[in-house]
Amino acid sequence: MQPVQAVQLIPLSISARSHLLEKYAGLVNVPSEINAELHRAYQIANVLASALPEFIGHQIQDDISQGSVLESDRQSLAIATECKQFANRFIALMPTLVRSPDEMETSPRNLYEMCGAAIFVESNSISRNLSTKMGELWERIVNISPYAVSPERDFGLKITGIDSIILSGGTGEPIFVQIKTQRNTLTGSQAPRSRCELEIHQHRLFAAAFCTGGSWTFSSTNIPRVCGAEFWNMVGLDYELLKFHVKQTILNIQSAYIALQQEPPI
DNA sequence: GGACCTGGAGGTCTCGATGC
DNA sequence: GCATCGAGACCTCCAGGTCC
Repeated sequence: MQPVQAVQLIPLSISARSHLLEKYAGLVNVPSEINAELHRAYQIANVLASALPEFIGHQIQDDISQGSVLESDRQSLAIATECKQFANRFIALMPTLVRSPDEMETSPRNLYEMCGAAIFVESNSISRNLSTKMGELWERIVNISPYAVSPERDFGLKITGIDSIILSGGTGEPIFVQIKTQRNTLTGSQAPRSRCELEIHQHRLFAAAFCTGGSWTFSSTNIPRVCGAEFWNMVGLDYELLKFHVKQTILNIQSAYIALQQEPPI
Protein backbone atom coordinates (compact mmCIF):
# COMPACT_ATOMS: atom_id res chain seq x y z
CA MET A 1 0.00 0.00 0.00
CA GLN A 2 1.22 3.53 -0.83
CA PRO A 3 1.91 5.79 2.17
CA VAL A 4 -0.89 8.15 3.11
CA GLN A 5 -0.73 11.46 1.23
CA ALA A 6 -1.33 14.97 2.55
CA VAL A 7 -3.92 15.55 -0.19
CA GLN A 8 -5.95 12.68 1.25
CA LEU A 9 -5.89 14.21 4.75
CA ILE A 10 -6.36 17.91 4.05
CA PRO A 11 -10.04 17.84 2.97
CA LEU A 12 -11.11 15.46 5.75
CA SER A 13 -12.67 16.22 9.15
CA ILE A 14 -10.51 15.53 12.23
CA SER A 15 -12.34 12.28 12.97
CA ALA A 16 -12.06 11.13 9.36
CA ARG A 17 -8.32 11.89 9.43
CA SER A 18 -8.02 9.86 12.63
CA HIS A 19 -9.88 6.95 11.09
CA LEU A 20 -7.76 6.97 7.92
CA LEU A 21 -4.47 7.23 9.82
CA GLU A 22 -5.44 4.39 12.18
CA LYS A 23 -6.14 2.22 9.12
CA TYR A 24 -2.70 2.89 7.65
CA ALA A 25 -0.99 2.62 11.05
CA GLY A 26 -2.25 -0.91 11.53
CA LEU A 27 -0.16 -1.98 8.53
CA VAL A 28 3.15 -0.59 9.84
CA ASN A 29 5.64 -3.19 11.06
CA VAL A 30 7.16 -2.25 14.40
CA PRO A 31 10.85 -3.11 15.03
CA SER A 32 11.18 -5.69 17.79
CA GLU A 33 13.40 -3.47 19.93
CA ILE A 34 10.61 -0.93 20.45
CA ASN A 35 8.81 -1.10 23.79
CA ALA A 36 5.32 -2.63 23.45
CA GLU A 37 3.76 0.45 25.03
CA LEU A 38 5.13 2.59 22.20
CA HIS A 39 4.10 0.38 19.27
CA ARG A 40 1.04 2.45 18.46
CA ALA A 41 2.98 5.73 18.79
CA TYR A 42 5.59 4.36 16.37
CA GLN A 43 2.94 3.28 13.87
CA ILE A 44 1.03 6.56 13.93
CA ALA A 45 4.23 8.62 13.71
CA ASN A 46 5.49 6.48 10.85
CA VAL A 47 2.30 7.05 8.86
CA LEU A 48 2.18 10.76 9.65
CA ALA A 49 5.85 11.40 8.87
CA SER A 50 5.39 10.68 5.17
CA ALA A 51 2.47 13.09 4.81
CA LEU A 52 3.54 15.90 7.13
CA PRO A 53 6.06 17.82 4.99
CA GLU A 54 3.38 18.37 2.35
CA PHE A 55 0.60 18.84 4.94
CA ILE A 56 2.55 21.51 6.84
CA GLY A 57 3.70 23.03 3.55
CA HIS A 58 0.03 23.43 2.66
CA GLN A 59 -0.63 25.09 6.03
CA ILE A 60 2.24 27.50 5.41
CA GLN A 61 0.96 28.42 1.94
CA ASP A 62 -2.55 28.92 3.34
CA ASP A 63 -1.15 31.13 6.08
CA ILE A 64 0.79 33.26 3.61
CA SER A 65 -2.17 33.64 1.29
CA GLN A 66 -4.41 34.86 4.15
CA GLY A 67 -1.85 37.26 5.68
CA SER A 68 0.45 35.39 8.00
CA VAL A 69 -0.46 34.81 11.62
CA LEU A 70 3.25 35.15 12.33
CA GLU A 71 3.11 38.86 11.52
CA SER A 72 3.61 40.70 14.81
CA ASP A 73 0.12 42.14 15.41
CA ARG A 74 -1.68 38.98 14.30
CA GLN A 75 0.68 36.82 16.34
CA SER A 76 0.09 38.94 19.42
CA LEU A 77 -3.68 38.69 18.97
CA ALA A 78 -3.54 34.92 18.44
CA ILE A 79 -1.41 34.34 21.55
CA ALA A 80 -3.58 36.72 23.59
CA THR A 81 -6.72 34.88 22.47
CA GLU A 82 -5.34 31.49 23.54
CA CYS A 83 -4.17 32.95 26.86
CA LYS A 84 -7.49 34.64 27.52
CA GLN A 85 -9.47 31.50 26.79
CA PHE A 86 -7.13 29.56 29.06
CA ALA A 87 -7.49 32.12 31.86
CA ASN A 88 -11.28 32.15 31.56
CA ARG A 89 -11.44 28.36 31.77
CA PHE A 90 -9.13 28.29 34.76
CA ILE A 91 -10.88 31.13 36.60
CA ALA A 92 -14.21 29.33 36.14
CA LEU A 93 -12.64 26.20 37.58
CA MET A 94 -11.01 27.88 40.58
CA PRO A 95 -13.98 27.81 42.97
CA THR A 96 -14.18 24.04 42.55
CA LEU A 97 -10.55 23.65 43.62
CA VAL A 98 -11.27 25.01 47.07
CA ARG A 99 -13.00 22.70 49.53
CA SER A 100 -15.11 23.81 52.45
CA PRO A 101 -13.63 23.79 55.98
CA ASP A 102 -16.08 21.00 56.87
CA GLU A 103 -14.89 18.79 54.01
CA MET A 104 -11.26 19.41 54.93
CA GLU A 105 -11.87 18.55 58.53
CA THR A 106 -13.88 15.39 57.95
CA SER A 107 -11.72 13.95 55.14
CA PRO A 108 -8.38 15.75 54.81
CA ARG A 109 -6.57 14.96 51.54
CA ASN A 110 -3.19 16.25 52.60
CA LEU A 111 -1.26 17.60 55.56
CA TYR A 112 -2.40 21.20 55.05
CA GLU A 113 -6.07 20.20 55.05
CA MET A 114 -5.50 18.05 58.12
CA CYS A 115 -4.07 21.10 59.91
CA GLY A 116 -6.75 23.45 58.63
CA ALA A 117 -4.12 25.69 57.00
CA ALA A 118 -6.58 27.17 54.48
CA ILE A 119 -4.12 29.47 52.72
CA PHE A 120 -1.62 26.66 52.16
CA VAL A 121 -4.41 24.32 51.04
CA GLU A 122 -5.65 26.79 48.44
CA SER A 123 -2.29 27.97 47.16
CA ASN A 124 -1.08 24.39 46.90
CA SER A 125 -4.17 23.22 45.07
CA ILE A 126 -4.42 26.17 42.70
CA SER A 127 -0.74 26.49 41.80
CA ARG A 128 -0.33 22.76 41.17
CA ASN A 129 -3.45 22.67 39.05
CA LEU A 130 -2.36 25.74 37.14
CA SER A 131 1.08 24.27 36.45
CA THR A 132 -0.45 21.08 35.13
CA LYS A 133 -2.92 22.83 32.89
CA MET A 134 -0.39 25.30 31.50
CA GLY A 135 1.28 22.38 29.73
CA GLU A 136 -1.75 22.29 27.44
CA LEU A 137 -1.50 26.03 26.87
CA TRP A 138 2.00 25.73 25.39
CA GLU A 139 0.70 23.05 23.02
CA ARG A 140 -2.11 25.32 21.91
CA ILE A 141 0.22 28.28 21.40
CA VAL A 142 2.73 26.26 19.34
CA ASN A 143 -0.18 25.19 17.19
CA ILE A 144 -0.84 28.81 16.26
CA SER A 145 2.19 28.52 13.98
CA PRO A 146 1.64 27.13 10.49
CA TYR A 147 4.98 25.36 10.96
CA ALA A 148 3.47 23.11 13.64
CA VAL A 149 0.73 20.53 13.92
CA SER A 150 -0.85 18.98 16.98
CA PRO A 151 -1.43 15.22 16.71
CA GLU A 152 -4.56 15.57 18.84
CA ARG A 153 -6.07 18.76 17.45
CA ASP A 154 -5.17 18.27 13.80
CA PHE A 155 -5.51 14.50 13.48
CA GLY A 156 -7.56 13.36 16.48
CA LEU A 157 -4.77 11.04 17.58
CA LYS A 158 -2.47 10.99 20.57
CA ILE A 159 1.17 10.03 20.07
CA THR A 160 2.60 9.02 23.42
CA GLY A 161 5.15 11.57 24.59
CA ILE A 162 4.67 13.93 21.63
CA ASP A 163 3.01 17.30 22.11
CA SER A 164 3.71 18.87 18.75
CA ILE A 165 5.27 18.11 15.38
CA ILE A 166 7.12 20.94 13.68
CA LEU A 167 8.73 21.56 10.34
CA SER A 168 11.78 23.67 10.87
CA GLY A 169 14.47 24.47 8.30
CA GLY A 170 17.38 22.02 8.33
CA THR A 171 16.34 18.62 7.05
CA GLY A 172 12.85 19.64 5.96
CA GLU A 173 11.68 16.57 7.86
CA PRO A 174 9.01 16.76 10.59
CA ILE A 175 10.45 16.92 14.08
CA PHE A 176 8.57 15.21 16.92
CA VAL A 177 8.64 17.45 19.98
CA GLN A 178 7.98 16.89 23.66
CA ILE A 179 7.33 20.23 25.37
CA LYS A 180 7.76 20.88 29.09
CA THR A 181 7.33 24.15 30.94
CA GLN A 182 10.87 24.50 32.25
CA ARG A 183 14.28 22.89 31.85
CA ASN A 184 13.95 21.17 35.21
CA THR A 185 10.37 20.00 34.89
CA LEU A 186 11.36 16.36 34.45
CA THR A 187 12.82 14.52 37.40
CA GLY A 188 15.50 11.92 37.08
CA SER A 189 13.05 9.07 37.33
CA GLN A 190 10.87 10.52 34.55
CA ALA A 191 13.65 11.36 32.12
CA PRO A 192 14.20 7.76 30.94
CA ARG A 193 10.56 7.54 29.93
CA SER A 194 10.82 10.76 27.91
CA ARG A 195 13.98 9.44 26.24
CA CYS A 196 12.20 6.20 25.24
CA GLU A 197 9.21 8.13 23.92
CA LEU A 198 11.38 10.42 21.80
CA GLU A 199 13.97 7.91 20.61
CA ILE A 200 11.46 5.98 18.49
CA HIS A 201 11.29 9.02 16.18
CA GLN A 202 14.03 9.68 13.63
CA HIS A 203 13.84 13.47 14.13
CA ARG A 204 13.07 14.41 17.74
CA LEU A 205 13.41 17.32 20.10
CA PHE A 206 12.98 17.96 23.82
CA ALA A 207 11.83 21.54 24.38
CA ALA A 208 11.38 23.68 27.48
CA ALA A 209 8.91 26.48 26.83
CA PHE A 210 10.76 28.87 29.13
CA CYS A 211 14.41 29.30 30.05
CA THR A 212 13.72 29.31 33.76
CA GLY A 213 14.02 26.66 36.39
CA GLY A 214 17.76 26.37 36.78
CA SER A 215 19.57 23.59 34.98
CA TRP A 216 18.39 20.85 32.67
CA THR A 217 17.10 17.67 34.27
CA PHE A 218 16.78 15.96 30.88
CA SER A 219 19.87 14.83 29.06
CA SER A 220 20.55 12.57 26.12
CA THR A 221 23.41 11.96 23.72
CA ASN A 222 21.10 11.72 20.72
CA ILE A 223 18.06 13.88 21.50
CA PRO A 224 18.59 17.62 21.04
CA ARG A 225 17.10 19.95 23.63
CA VAL A 226 16.20 23.62 23.34
CA CYS A 227 14.56 26.17 25.59
CA GLY A 228 12.79 29.51 25.38
CA ALA A 229 13.46 31.69 22.35
CA GLU A 230 15.48 28.97 20.63
CA PHE A 231 12.39 26.78 20.55
CA TRP A 232 9.76 29.39 19.72
CA ASN A 233 11.93 30.82 16.94
CA MET A 234 11.87 27.39 15.28
CA VAL A 235 8.14 27.88 14.61
CA GLY A 236 8.33 31.61 13.95
CA LEU A 237 6.84 32.72 17.27
CA ASP A 238 8.21 35.58 19.34
CA TYR A 239 9.41 34.50 22.81
CA GLU A 240 9.26 38.01 24.28
CA LEU A 241 5.69 38.43 23.05
CA LEU A 242 4.78 35.07 24.53
CA LYS A 243 6.33 35.97 27.89
CA PHE A 244 4.38 39.21 27.93
CA HIS A 245 1.03 37.48 27.38
CA VAL A 246 1.80 34.65 29.80
CA LYS A 247 2.70 37.16 32.48
CA GLN A 248 -0.60 38.99 31.92
CA THR A 249 -2.48 35.71 32.06
CA ILE A 250 -0.96 34.56 35.33
CA LEU A 251 -1.47 37.96 36.93
CA ASN A 252 -5.09 37.99 35.75
CA ILE A 253 -5.65 34.57 37.30
CA GLN A 254 -4.05 35.79 40.51
CA SER A 255 -6.35 38.83 40.56
CA ALA A 256 -9.36 36.59 40.01
CA TYR A 257 -8.22 34.42 42.90
CA ILE A 258 -7.90 37.43 45.21
CA ALA A 259 -11.37 38.59 44.15
CA LEU A 260 -12.73 35.12 44.84
CA GLN A 261 -11.32 35.21 48.36
CA GLN A 262 -12.99 38.54 49.01
CA GLU A 263 -16.44 37.31 47.97
CA PRO A 264 -18.69 36.73 50.98
CA PRO A 265 -19.45 33.02 51.59
CA ILE A 266 -22.82 31.85 50.25
C1' DG B 1 32.99 22.99 46.80
C1' DG B 2 29.63 23.84 43.48
C1' DA B 3 27.08 22.48 39.48
C1' DC B 4 24.78 18.95 37.52
C1' DC B 5 22.50 14.46 37.33
C1' DT B 6 19.66 10.78 39.16
C1' DG B 7 16.20 8.63 41.93
C1' DG B 8 12.38 8.77 45.05
C1' DA B 9 8.22 10.66 47.14
C1' DG B 10 4.10 13.02 46.79
C1' DG B 11 -0.22 15.89 45.04
C1' DT B 12 -3.62 16.47 41.53
C1' DC B 13 -6.15 15.79 37.33
C1' DT B 14 -8.04 13.21 33.27
C1' DC B 15 -9.72 9.31 31.16
C1' DG B 16 -10.99 4.66 30.35
C1' DA B 17 -12.58 0.34 32.44
C1' DT B 18 -15.60 -1.77 35.47
C1' DG B 19 -19.49 -2.64 38.34
C1' DC B 20 -24.02 -1.46 40.02
C1' DG C 1 -26.47 6.24 33.08
C1' DC C 2 -23.71 6.98 37.00
C1' DA C 3 -20.20 6.20 40.54
C1' DT C 4 -15.85 4.31 41.60
C1' DC C 5 -11.23 2.89 40.79
C1' DG C 6 -6.72 2.60 38.78
C1' DA C 7 -3.36 3.96 35.32
C1' DG C 8 -1.08 7.50 33.19
C1' DA C 9 0.34 12.22 32.84
C1' DC C 10 2.07 16.50 34.66
C1' DC C 11 4.22 18.94 38.08
C1' DT C 12 7.25 20.09 42.49
C1' DC C 13 10.57 19.23 46.12
C1' DC C 14 14.37 16.95 48.30
C1' DA C 15 18.44 14.00 49.04
C1' DG C 16 22.41 11.69 47.53
C1' DG C 17 25.89 10.71 44.00
C1' DT C 18 29.14 12.21 40.38
C1' DC C 19 32.10 15.17 37.93
C1' DC C 20 34.98 19.15 37.06
